[in-house]
Amino acid sequence: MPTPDPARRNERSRRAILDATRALLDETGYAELTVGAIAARAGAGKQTIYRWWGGKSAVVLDALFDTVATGDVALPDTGDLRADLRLVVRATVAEFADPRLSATTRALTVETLSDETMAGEVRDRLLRPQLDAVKDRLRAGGVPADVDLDVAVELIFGPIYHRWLLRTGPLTEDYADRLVDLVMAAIGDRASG
Amino acid sequence: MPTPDPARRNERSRRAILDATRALLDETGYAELTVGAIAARAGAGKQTIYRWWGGKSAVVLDALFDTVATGDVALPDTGDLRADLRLVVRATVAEFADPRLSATTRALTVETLSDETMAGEVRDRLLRPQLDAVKDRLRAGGVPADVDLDVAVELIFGPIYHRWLLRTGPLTEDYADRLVDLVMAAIGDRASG
Amino acid sequence: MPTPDPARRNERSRRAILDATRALLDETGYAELTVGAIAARAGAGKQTIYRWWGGKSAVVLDALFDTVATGDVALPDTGDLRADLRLVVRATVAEFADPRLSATTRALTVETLSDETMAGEVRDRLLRPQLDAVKDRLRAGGVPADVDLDVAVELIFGPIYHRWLLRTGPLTEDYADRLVDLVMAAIGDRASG
Amino acid sequence: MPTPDPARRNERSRRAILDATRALLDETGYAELTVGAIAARAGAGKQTIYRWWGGKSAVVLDALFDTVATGDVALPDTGDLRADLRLVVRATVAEFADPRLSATTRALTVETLSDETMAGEVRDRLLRPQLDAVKDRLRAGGVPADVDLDVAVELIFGPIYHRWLLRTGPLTEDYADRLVDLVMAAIGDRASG
DNA sequence: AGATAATCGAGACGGTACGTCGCGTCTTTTC
DNA sequence: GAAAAGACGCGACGTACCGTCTCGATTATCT
Repeated sequence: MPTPDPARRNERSRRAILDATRALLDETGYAELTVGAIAARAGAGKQTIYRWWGGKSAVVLDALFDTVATGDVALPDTGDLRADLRLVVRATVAEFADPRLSATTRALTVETLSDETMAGEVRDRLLRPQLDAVKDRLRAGGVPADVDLDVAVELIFGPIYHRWLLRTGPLTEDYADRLVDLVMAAIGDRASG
Repeated sequence: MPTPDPARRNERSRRAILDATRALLDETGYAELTVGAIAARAGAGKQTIYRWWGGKSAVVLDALFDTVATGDVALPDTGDLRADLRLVVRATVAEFADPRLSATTRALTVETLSDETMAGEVRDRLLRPQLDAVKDRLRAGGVPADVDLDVAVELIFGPIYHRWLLRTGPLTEDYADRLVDLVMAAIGDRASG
Repeated sequence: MPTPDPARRNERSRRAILDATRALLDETGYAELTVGAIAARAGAGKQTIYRWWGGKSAVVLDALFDTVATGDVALPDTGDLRADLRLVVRATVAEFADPRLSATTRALTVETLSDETMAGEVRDRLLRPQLDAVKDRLRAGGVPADVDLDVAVELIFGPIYHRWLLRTGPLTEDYADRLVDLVMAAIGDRASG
Repeated sequence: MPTPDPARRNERSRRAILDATRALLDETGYAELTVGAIAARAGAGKQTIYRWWGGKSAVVLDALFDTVATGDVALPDTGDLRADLRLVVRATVAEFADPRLSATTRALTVETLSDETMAGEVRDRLLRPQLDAVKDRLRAGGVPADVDLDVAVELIFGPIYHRWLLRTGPLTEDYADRLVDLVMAAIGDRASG
């Protein structure tokens, strides 16, 4: 029976492993992280990690979900769409600009590139909520009906990803604002809220 | 530890190593690729690889430059900016959608993510020419002066990258066209050519 | 940690565990045998094994006693000591030569070698009866008083063990007879019975 | 190519590994010995051990050969066969009686029991020389032609092994002498040398 | 007969050693 | 002196068992 029973899972271990993972990520970074070190730090056996996760990347992913999962992702609706977008775009840009967060995200993206399942997890559990939140705000903002909102949302985040990934330019607040202006124009800036 | 003398370098080995690298990349993918396997396949010694390259990623990068670094990247200028953009965006989307070509891009992106200096190489030697070509076309197309062309170019390629990376939606011709429409609106579609 | 109550012991489990042990010994050999496998095969929990036995070796020992501990070991006394010895030595040699029976002996010997207290059990409960039977026959056979019978008995079985253990020669009927002849000479073959 | 080239073997590593093995055997005993510990102590990689030996038992065996291999095994020939045998039998008995040596020999015998190849090595490289030496001395001692010398030699060592293995009695000097007396009677003690 | 308590099957757990894999260096021999 | 070949020290990997533990579900005695 190579399929363990989730009902009998030890919650204390699970927590200890995720906590240890986050701690080690902060201390040493993703590349230096090893499954053995996580287990040792968590006071767990390696087998316990391999029983419930696929390996290092899966644990890290879970640890990050765990961190992020708290918190409301809904965007504010002040009535001023441009201002609201500026807020979220500036925040996103800042997050990508932070080298600490960036390192782990980068590593996870590598996994994403080579593991289809992983890509799905990242997309659905980490990204989708945020994308949907922006999508909702756009809809509420009176964007013309002929604009494909899915494409529109990616028009916002795509360039940031691209710039971060390929380091084609600085990730500054000024950049964020310019981007918002272009996006507003794209979706018809007569929209007001 | 004396720095090796490039003049005495064996061209035959160099070629064999790069060819082997590409072949193995196709067959097994980047993650499974090992320096030992490249050496064995190339009929080379591992030391020869470490003498002339920094390691796996440097060889891969070189092998990919070697493949790609041909061809003219200038965009056509038919006078119809929207039509010209459609051409290039459709082509790009198709390239990302093709699993075969996608594999190479994937490998490159992995490199980019893992190594700062590699990122620079990829950006400057591979990406920049294409981005600049589009930028030139935009400038020639009469885009208003207040539009930051660097941001504009990324407004085109960012979403494609994003969608490809995170599989948030299909990479179809229809998608390409919608994207172009949004971008045209963003940069002020009164522009004509 | 309360000492378990033997009165409440489940006989069905005990049997199933011993049976499973013997079956697995036959199928895979002692070295490959694991407590987990015994438990699984017996439909028992591992704890049940550790509750009643000290571990793998204790279970194996018990399982083997269980198999062997039947039958009369007394030697015949036809009046012809040489003939009687031939009988028992030929039988012993045949037993060691038989790969099937040999497997069990092998397992037992492994136990004996690994654990002091096990060695005592094997010696006293399994071996001693047979050695004593031969010793009795020798005494009745009129062996001179100055011959140490314990040493004499081992003069018979020692060489067989040695040859079996180290494969220094064939275990044939002819060998058995030669051995008996030497032993008879050693203990003074004027003895008649 | 899973077959390493012995010509390229590093003698320094070989020595360090065998030395470390013997040192650890002395310090901790066979059961507590691990391949990882040997490698660490020898300043070698585990792979180097697995490359040249089959595992722990093979290394230990080799380490013991290495210790024993020095030294002449020929028996003295004083003209008095009984006296000469007493010497060698007393020495053998003393060796088996020593708990330190005994532990390792015991462990190796376990391996011998389950590994045919190993049994051959032990027999041919460790035992045979000694057995042959005794055999030669017997032949020179004028043992009657009708005595099978192979059987005779095992008549000496078999009982010792048996007693050691199964702990059926003490391994003392007195025992050694009694054994020699019986053996001398068996092979016809009119023999003089 | 119902309450009480220990045993039972099952298997997750912390741990240790395993044997393998790949890295980047070092050594030997050949060209 | 570069190159082919591959052994080497190292260290992480993912697996196998160990012996302990926790969890209901079953007995099996004792009120």
